[in-house]
Amino acid sequence: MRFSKLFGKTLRQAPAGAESISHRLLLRSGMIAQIAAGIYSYLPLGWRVLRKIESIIREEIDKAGGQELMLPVLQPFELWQQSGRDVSFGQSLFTLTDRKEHKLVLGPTHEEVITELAHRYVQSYRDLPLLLYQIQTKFRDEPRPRGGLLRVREFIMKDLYSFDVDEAGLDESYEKMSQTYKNIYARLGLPALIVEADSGAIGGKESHEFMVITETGEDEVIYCSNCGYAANAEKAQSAKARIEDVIASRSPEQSEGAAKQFLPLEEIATPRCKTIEEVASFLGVSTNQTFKAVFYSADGEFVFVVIRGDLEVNETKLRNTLKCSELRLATEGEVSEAGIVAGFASPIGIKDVKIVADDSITLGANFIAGANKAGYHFKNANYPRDFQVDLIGDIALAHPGDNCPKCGSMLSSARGIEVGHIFKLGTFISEKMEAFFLDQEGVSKPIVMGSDGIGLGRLLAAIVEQSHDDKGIIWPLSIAPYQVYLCPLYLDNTEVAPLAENVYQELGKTGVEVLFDDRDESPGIKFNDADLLGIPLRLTLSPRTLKSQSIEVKWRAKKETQLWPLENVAAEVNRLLRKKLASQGCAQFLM
RNA sequence: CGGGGUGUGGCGCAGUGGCUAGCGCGCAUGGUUUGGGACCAUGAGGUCGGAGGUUCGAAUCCUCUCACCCCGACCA
Repeated sequence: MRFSKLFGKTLRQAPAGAESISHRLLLRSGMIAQIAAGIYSYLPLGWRVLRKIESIIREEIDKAGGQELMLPVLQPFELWQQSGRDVSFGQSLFTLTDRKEHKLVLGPTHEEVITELAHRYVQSYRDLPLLLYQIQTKFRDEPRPRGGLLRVREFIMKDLYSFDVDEAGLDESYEKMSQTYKNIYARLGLPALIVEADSGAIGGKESHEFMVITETGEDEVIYCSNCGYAANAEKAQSAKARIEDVIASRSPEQSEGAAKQFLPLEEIATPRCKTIEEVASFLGVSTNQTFKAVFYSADGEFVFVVIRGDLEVNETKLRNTLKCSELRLATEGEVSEAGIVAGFASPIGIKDVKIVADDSITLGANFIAGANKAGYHFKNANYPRDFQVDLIGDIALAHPGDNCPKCGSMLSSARGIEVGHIFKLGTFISEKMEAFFLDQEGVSKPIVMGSDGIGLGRLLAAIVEQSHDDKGIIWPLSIAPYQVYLCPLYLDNTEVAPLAENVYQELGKTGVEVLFDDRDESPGIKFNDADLLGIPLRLTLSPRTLKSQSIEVKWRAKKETQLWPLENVAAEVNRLLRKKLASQGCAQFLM
């Protein structure tokens, strides 16, 4: 490709509003252009990168036995009503109405459509297992698009659906996809960390996300560098320390029976102490000796949440525990309407309110709790002696510094970009969509499904976030828009121009992808553009190199340059690139 | 949806009631240059996001509205 003919311009300054590194660099290098919030065009360079990413994904999935197909973007709204996800997806669904006043959905994902297909074509256990996938545009009306390609409303995604006869089959498909994803990231030169993820309210027993650790990531990953435990903060657990009650510790001989340690409930005045910190410091205890009360509205129902004072509520876990879809903090009005004295509340004596507790309330004894009366708290509150709860489980947020749930070491946290998600769906959707098969005994069973996704644009952005310097992008060879940046200087020189042209032609013949900077620009502009575009290998030809009948060779990622003989340079470069690609497990050339 | 911010040539910005709306980059033409974003000359390009209002006069003041960005909420 001749640079002079290339559509798209490099920009010296990034458009205002582009803040993340990938957004700035992709705009400046002319790879993408924004048309509206969260909606982008791919220009020729960016599109070449995307297509290379796509073909790597396709190759790896095909290798794992996936069959590619193409599902429609336009989907009948009824299909979504059937699965019930018209509600759970809610506002994020793009909907439209056709001329017959028929409601349609712009597909944000394709479980419904694919399961409808499975319903039609899968009748027997002999038809299973199946791995079906597509690479196609998805639409989600995100509340807030951000970060350039990192979070958008229209995006290209590889979505794969697995169909198995049972959980064991699902586990196998899941493991296969997990390995396939690892292969894909390896070929993309992207260090992706696999972490445990929340599987949402619609069931599904297991889910993992692949994260690229970087500052601009939207997700928080909690991990243990000792044993390798890693999870999305939404899902992460931590070992909650048992708090030995002060009094109990004075009488170790009683410690065998927890109930024996329970001291009588006692009301104490705590004037003006509304927060946990105020109460704890007023009474001279640490926050982990207290109960904290937090109030939510879950699908419209008022919920009283109790958790130990040193911990915080993880709303994702709470949502899953409650099996609700809409969850928000209750308003002051709703709290007082429920007859609760904010700041002095506890479940003790509270009636007709749904109470959810974190299991931390059992890890200790004789806590401080609200007396449900302004200005007073209880001493020696104990569960279940003093109150009952409707639900109890782990609903606490894990923090860096907490202990690892697996090995007890200290947990750390980092920010990450989610570049892939594998998900054991189970039978939730197949039951709703009536995708059943007959097993060997002739018994009708729902197909056990999995669903795995990779957002290609986000992947591209994550690679830039992860591989750049202050000059620009540094593309891995496997996905660079071009492999070689041929950079002749002084094109008006009678020797340089024809030799450069010749090298360009020869490289092309060997199948090397070349961006030929045939523009009459100064060296500074050419070098800076080469760096900005991030083409892996730069070949510079100038009167200076011609003095020794040579050409300068430089890797984008490295500082040093070397001079190669001009003779046979095309064959040598071709050999070098193929060797490098092969060492990365990728011998694919995009012609 | 809550909080904050920005809309002025392709991009970045200046311009707080008064002449024909400026500057840098980019673009076009000609010339001199050029190993890390050169220089000179000439030139093209703008209903100042939109609507309404105040005023002799509005990019500038007022009202409404739209778009975009950031933080939060949200994100099977």
